[in-house]
Amino acid sequence: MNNKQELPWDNPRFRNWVAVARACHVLERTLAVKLGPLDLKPAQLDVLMNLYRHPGMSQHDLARKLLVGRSNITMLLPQLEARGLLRREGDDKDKRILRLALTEAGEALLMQALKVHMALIEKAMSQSTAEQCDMIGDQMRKIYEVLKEA
Amino acid sequence: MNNKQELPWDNPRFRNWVAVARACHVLERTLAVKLGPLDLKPAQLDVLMNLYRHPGMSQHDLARKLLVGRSNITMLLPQLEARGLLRREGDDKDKRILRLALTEAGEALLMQALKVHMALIEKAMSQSTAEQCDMIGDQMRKIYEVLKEA
DNA sequence: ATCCATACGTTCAAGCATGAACATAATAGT
DNA sequence: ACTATTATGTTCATGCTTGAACGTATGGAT
Repeated sequence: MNNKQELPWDNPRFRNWVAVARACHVLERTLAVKLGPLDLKPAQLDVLMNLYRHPGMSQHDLARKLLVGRSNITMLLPQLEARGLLRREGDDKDKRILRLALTEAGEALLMQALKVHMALIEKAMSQSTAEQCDMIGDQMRKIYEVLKEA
Repeated sequence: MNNKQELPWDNPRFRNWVAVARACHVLERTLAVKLGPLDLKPAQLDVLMNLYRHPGMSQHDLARKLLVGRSNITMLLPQLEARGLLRREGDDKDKRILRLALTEAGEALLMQALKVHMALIEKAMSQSTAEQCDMIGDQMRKIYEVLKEA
């Protein structure tokens, strides 16, 4: 059974990545629960966050930012628009494009949701030093770059 | 606008966690694509991996390991069982429990899938030193512990 | 022995995400 | 000007995940 040494569980990179995936998974689930009172899903919060930072972006841009299909955005936005959280306005120059922006209500709800999100992340990451935290962020950004075009 | 300083994007922990989530997301999506030829989804691979390491575990145990609902397991297993990848046998002592184990075919397919998974993780983590990688794993395990019971 | 509480697995309806196929608008090549 | 290609957004069928409600089995209390 010498191929046991080849098994992923003996490989530090594998074991450590599994830990990353598990941590992500629980944080996402926990966030979903804590956002319940605001009637917001994590995916919807991601939308609001991106529109806050990049007002006027198109649905296509938003989909790429969120690493999600365009059709997903199409399914997601009408709910938020109906709740008066965002606006969709056609571009003057290019009639294919819908430009997105938060409303006042959307911004207000976002601020509430961010408190929840922020508190959760603080709780999770409070055990790491600032240096460790930054190093983790740096490595993860590298991973993203490596896999993005793969 | 002095509340700008309170915004999460100025907080290193927040920004770095976003990077973690994004890296997780792309790796998961990439894995799904690369597993396509084997006709396996990431969730199914997780099942096979856990059964390999913990043969004889119950569906309830499996659900807890995978951080998913019990009903999810119920929906997931029949497909794999029909493909002859695993067995479900009732426990002798406790007739409520179904004990799970991989078949030969299941183990063989798992080994193929692990090659794919392992290659992807190697590619992603190859830019980190062993020390960085271990540190990341340690921090993530802490996060999991903190959030598990929350 | 009987009843009550708990645990394991299943069923079902609902909500999300996906990818292919489509419709429309813009752009480039001729 | 005309056609072909590309880009943006939508529709639709499919599959995955969830949570609540259910049925059955176990164990403990009286």
